[in-house]
Order: sequence, then structure tokens, then C-alpha cells
Amino acid sequence: MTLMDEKPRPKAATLQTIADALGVHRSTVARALNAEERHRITPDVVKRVTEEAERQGYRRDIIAASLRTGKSRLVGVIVPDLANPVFSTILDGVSAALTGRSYSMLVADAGVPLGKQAEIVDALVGRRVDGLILATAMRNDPTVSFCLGLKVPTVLVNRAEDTLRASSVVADDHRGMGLAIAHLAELGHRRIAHIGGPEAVSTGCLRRQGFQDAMVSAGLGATRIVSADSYARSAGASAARQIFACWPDTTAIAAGNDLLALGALEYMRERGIGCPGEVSLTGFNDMPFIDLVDPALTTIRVPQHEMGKAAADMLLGAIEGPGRPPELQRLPVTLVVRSSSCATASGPREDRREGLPSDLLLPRA
Amino acid sequence: MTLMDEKPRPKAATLQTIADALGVHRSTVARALNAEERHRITPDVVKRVTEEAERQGYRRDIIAASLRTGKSRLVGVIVPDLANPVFSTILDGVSAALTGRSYSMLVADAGVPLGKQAEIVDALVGRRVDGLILATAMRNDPTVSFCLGLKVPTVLVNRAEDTLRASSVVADDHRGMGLAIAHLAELGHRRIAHIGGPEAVSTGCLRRQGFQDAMVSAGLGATRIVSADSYARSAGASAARQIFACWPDTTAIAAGNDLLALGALEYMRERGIGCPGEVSLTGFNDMPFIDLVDPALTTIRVPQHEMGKAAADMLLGAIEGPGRPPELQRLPVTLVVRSSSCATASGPREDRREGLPSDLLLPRA
DNA sequence: TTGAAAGCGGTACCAA
DNA sequence: TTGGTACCGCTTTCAA
Repeated sequence: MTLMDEKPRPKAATLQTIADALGVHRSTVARALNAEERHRITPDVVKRVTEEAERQGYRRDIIAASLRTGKSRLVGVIVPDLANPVFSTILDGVSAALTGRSYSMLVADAGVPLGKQAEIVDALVGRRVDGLILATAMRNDPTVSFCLGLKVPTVLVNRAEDTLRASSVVADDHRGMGLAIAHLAELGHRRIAHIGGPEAVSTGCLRRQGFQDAMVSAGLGATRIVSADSYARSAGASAARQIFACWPDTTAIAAGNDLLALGALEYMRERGIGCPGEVSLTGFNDMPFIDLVDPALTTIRVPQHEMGKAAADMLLGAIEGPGRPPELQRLPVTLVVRSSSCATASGPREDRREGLPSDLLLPRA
Repeated sequence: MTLMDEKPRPKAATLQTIADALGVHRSTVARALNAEERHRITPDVVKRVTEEAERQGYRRDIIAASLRTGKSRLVGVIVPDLANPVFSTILDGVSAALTGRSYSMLVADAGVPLGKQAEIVDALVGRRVDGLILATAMRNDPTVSFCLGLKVPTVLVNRAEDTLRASSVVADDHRGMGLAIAHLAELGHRRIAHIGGPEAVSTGCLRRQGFQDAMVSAGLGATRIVSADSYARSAGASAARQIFACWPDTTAIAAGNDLLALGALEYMRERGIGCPGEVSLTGFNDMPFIDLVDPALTTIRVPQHEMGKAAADMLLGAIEGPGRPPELQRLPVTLVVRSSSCATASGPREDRREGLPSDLLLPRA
């Protein structure tokens, strides 16, 4: 009984406990257990160490190693909203890139007000993350300044700043909105309105710019714009209300993202405005399951998973080979035509499927 | 020039650098900066230390602290699929519970085959996580044995084991399926089929059990069961195909989760089988945006966010007050009636398709 | 109230 | 090839 009491816990295995059991020095054990160093050790010693380590259930303490080396092999990811499938898909991409590279992912939800951003970055940096991925950036973001000042390798994803201070991976927002407008114009629409996303983030700004430019080059007026203050369904609904109040003869709406489009759809349904019969609608993002809504939403596909993966790859590059200049990667987007857009009652232009890039010609889902 | 070379980098602030600047000992600095110890220090010293720390931009090194204390204030969360909104919502709940408690969340995606589970746990444990939340558990899961053997506080969420070896937070799956069947029976359906989830996970098993029990107590036969081998749309579609091949007169399908229901819906649409006109359909989970599909899915609402939050709370409890027995928390579910279920067209007991050879019944369109 | 010192468990460099 | 040792930055006990 007392014997058991004397050894109540086996004590976690460390290099020292293995060294003690084998009568060698712990630095020898360390080398035998390190693939890079193993070759300088007698095979027999390596074998004995390996076996003893196995027997004791030894696992290298990454914390201790991090303290010494100054590298944590930890990446912090900050998203504005974990529950938004767009961001969890990006996260999935990040995870895919990190997997097998022995990096782990610390995830933080900045929350809607984004107010706690600084605290969160602080917590992550305090954990000595080797790098940071921000999916929350505003066009001129103090948080980015903060990270840059800390000299933590930082990559922005999905949303970029106006100036390229930090490496960024984004979608081609400007062109994407251009595709949507070209599509609607080809269907014969001329009185097209835009529900813009928040002006403070790049996606809101660039997609609105894309709307204006595309309208102008199609010879149409780009005045029917209402900007939402957040990417939320409710904001989309109230923007739609404003649009129909100001310009009742609108025949198509290009929304700044899928959520805004969903809100517009709700408003239209409530008001008995048929979609696409009376008003065509397009979204942006092609978020998961958006193909299932009624009517299936015509939208711009953004490669969220790939964006996350690319951002992580870029970050690991910056971590492992520091000192390179910021880099911008703009991923291509495609138009996905579904059922929420159709020709105007007056009919599409006769050449409606000519002269368009092939990615506009996707079959309807 | 040489002067600059001599001080190339300002060097990160540590307790020592602050102590040096102030001419005090670093343990004094440590105490001044620690809210628990501050009271034993002269207010003037506290003030000077605080200011100097601020000036140098000091941030406590959690890694070093962890090494010393053996507590990382890190929680590992393993999910089967980050891109699945059900799990990202659970994650959101976990995050909410951790926020402000100075715990951070290490997220790992186990991937579909779940094969790398052991590796992932290994990596997380190597990082000295204080506890683990598993959303991946099978009914008898070697990974859980592994965690338990490691004596790492572990909480299962969403899916539990058959025996209560680890604390678990789940939804009331059995009762949920009972609600769905009661709803369909009330609408007059009698020939109800079930698309079961994987037998190896508790949700699949319990919901199927719930189906059988509810059918029996409604005086109906519980033989129309096809089990899918994964919770995927494609699996739902092929299960639906089997159902209509074996039992063409089926008037309602209760699916094991929303994704399976979606798959069934796709199959039915493809085959021209009207929903809910010809066949009613129910899902399970009420995942985000599932209310937008056409037809809006009648389903069982599972409080995913709350489950995540409860699991995190339970885990923190176990971490901070160890040694308590495993606990099971079963959260209530509710029926959400939408448009994918409706009363049978021709009354409860009639079978307008009876007597026809099944090969004629298949192409309903 | 403050100082001194011993670690936590690795890593990495120098010596033998 | 192996041993010895000095840290990494913080916590914590013991003295002063």
C-alpha cells in the first residue's frame, strides 16, 4: 500500500527521465530523437533511446521548444464571424494548407463590432504566433498597423487595405461585379440598381466601383446605388426598400454579396415583387448552399477555400523566408448563372450570348 | 554608423529589460505586473514598473509562463469538417464561452476519413492544451480512449459515446426524431421512410432508434430504413434512390440530418417527385440558411451555438476543478415546421398508387 | 517589501 | 559520437 503511495504518479516523460533510465546525457537523448541530428549518434543508442521514449510515452514539449527557439509554429487567424459560412470555408482552406506542415491554427472571432480586435491581436501575439491571417481588414485598418508595428508576419485575406502594406489574398471583386452587370445587361436590363456593401471594407468599395465602371461602359447610368452598413440580411432588405422607393422602375438589382441579396429577396417576396419575373437579382460570393434558395441565386463565385489556402501558403512563405515585400494575390472569380436572373419583359438583346467570355456561359443550375 | 550597428534591434521587452531600466529586480517587476501580487508592492514601484512596461511595449510571454506553470490556457477543438456550418456554429459557441476568460482556441479539422485523428490529438497534446473538445466522436472511439489515457480533460460535443467515459454535450436526438415522426403522422403519413446517418456515430444511431420507436408507438411499421454511410448530400441522394426503388409508395421521408434531406430533395427534383406535394420531407439540425431552400425544410432545431458554449463551459469547469465524474448534458430540441411537409393529398390511409407495378411507379414526373 | 535563485523542458554551442 | 552547459522568459519559494 505504502509502496503505491510512494509512486502516486508516473511523472511525465522528459528528455531527462529517458536519459536517467538509460544512463546517458539528455542532450544525447535529444539528438537521438531529432531526425536532423540522429545521424551523428550510434545506431544502437538511437534504438535504445527510441524504445525507452516509446515505453515512457514521451512527447516532445512544443512549449519548451518554442521558448528556446522563439518559433511557435502557431498561426493566428482572426475572422469577423465564425458562424458565417464564407469565413468558415476560408478557415477550412487555411487549415488545409497548415495540415502536415506541423503548424497549428489559433482561431479568434473578432465579433461584429470588431471592437476587441486589438485585444485579440494582443492575446495572439502574446502567444507568440509566428504569423497572423486577418479576414477582418478595413481599407485602412489600425489593427494592420498594429501588427505591422509588431513585426509579426501578417497576411490579409478576402478583404485588403487600400495600400499594399501587408500581403493580401483577395478575389477579383471589381471584375466580378463587372461580370454580374454584363450578364444583366445582356439580358436586356438597363435600369439596374446596386446594393453596396460597407464602404469601409475593400469588397464593398471595389464591387461598387465595379458596378459603376461596368454600368458606364455599358452606356447605362450608375446612379441607383444604396450602400448597406453591414453585410447582413436585414441591411439588404432595407436597402431594397430604399431602392424601390427611389426608383420604382428598377428591373434588376446587383447586390454586394449573397447575404444582401437574400435580404433583398425577402423584401421583394414580402412586397409581392416577383423574382426573377419582375426584378432580376444577383449576389456575390456563391456561399455554401446559396444554390438552394428559391429562386436559386445567380451570383459570382469566389474561391473561398482557395483564398484561405493561398493566404496560409503566403504566410508560411513570409515566416520561413522573411524580408520579402508585400505581395497581392487576386484570385479569379466566375459568374454562376442560376434562376434569379432572366431577360426583361421587353426581351434580351438579340446578341445576348455573343462576345462574352466563356465563363459567362455556364449552364443554369 | 558603428553606433547604430551596435544597437540594431531594440530587443523585445521582458521582465529583465524593465528591471534593468528601473534598477529593480525582475521578480519585483513580475509582481508589480501581476494583479494577484501587486498588493505586496509599493504603489510607487508599481506605478513606475507599469509605466516602463508600457513604454517598452512589454507583453507577457505566455509561452514562458506556460512552461513554468504547466498550464497553457489553450483549448483544442477537433471538428470533422470546418466547412460544415453545423460545426462552425458549434465553434462559434465555443469561442463565445472562451472569450474574456483568457483562453484561446486551437482548431483542428480532422478531415473526412478521420484517419489522422491520433496525429491531431498528438499535436494538440504536444502543445500542452489544458483540455480538448471533440466534435468527432464515434460511439466507441479509440481517440477518446487515447485522450482519457493521457488524462487530458476532454468533452465530447454533438456526438457522444455509448458509454459515458467522457463528459458530453449533445442534443436530444432520440426525442427530436420522435417529434419529426409525430409531425408527419399527424399530417396523415403512414408509409414513412428514414434515411439514417452513419451507424457508428451517436446521432445516426439515436435518431434511427428514435424513428423506430416513434413509428412503433404510432402503430406504423418501421422497416423503411436506409442508412447512409456519411452525412453528405450525395449519400442522401443515393439513399433516396434506394428508398423509392424498394418502397415506391412512400409518402414521407425523415432524414437523419439536413444534408441528407438536401440530397434526397435533389434526387426527388431530378426525378420529378414533388416535395411536399407527393412526398413530405424532414431534416435534422436546422443548419444556417436551411430555411431558404425551396421548399423551406421542416426540421428539428438543434441548438448548435449553445451546445458549443455548454461544452466549453463544462470543459473549463473540468480544467479548473478536476476530478469530477463525467457528466452528460442533453440539450432540448424543437420541431420547426416549414414547407417541405404537408398533409397527404388523399387522406391518411389511402394509397392511390397501390397495385401498380413498381417499375411504373418510379418515373413519376 | 524586495532580492536571490531554482527551475519548467527543450535547443544549441563548445569541448572532449 | 557524446557530455556539459548556458540560456529562452516567467513563476515561485525562501531569505533578507
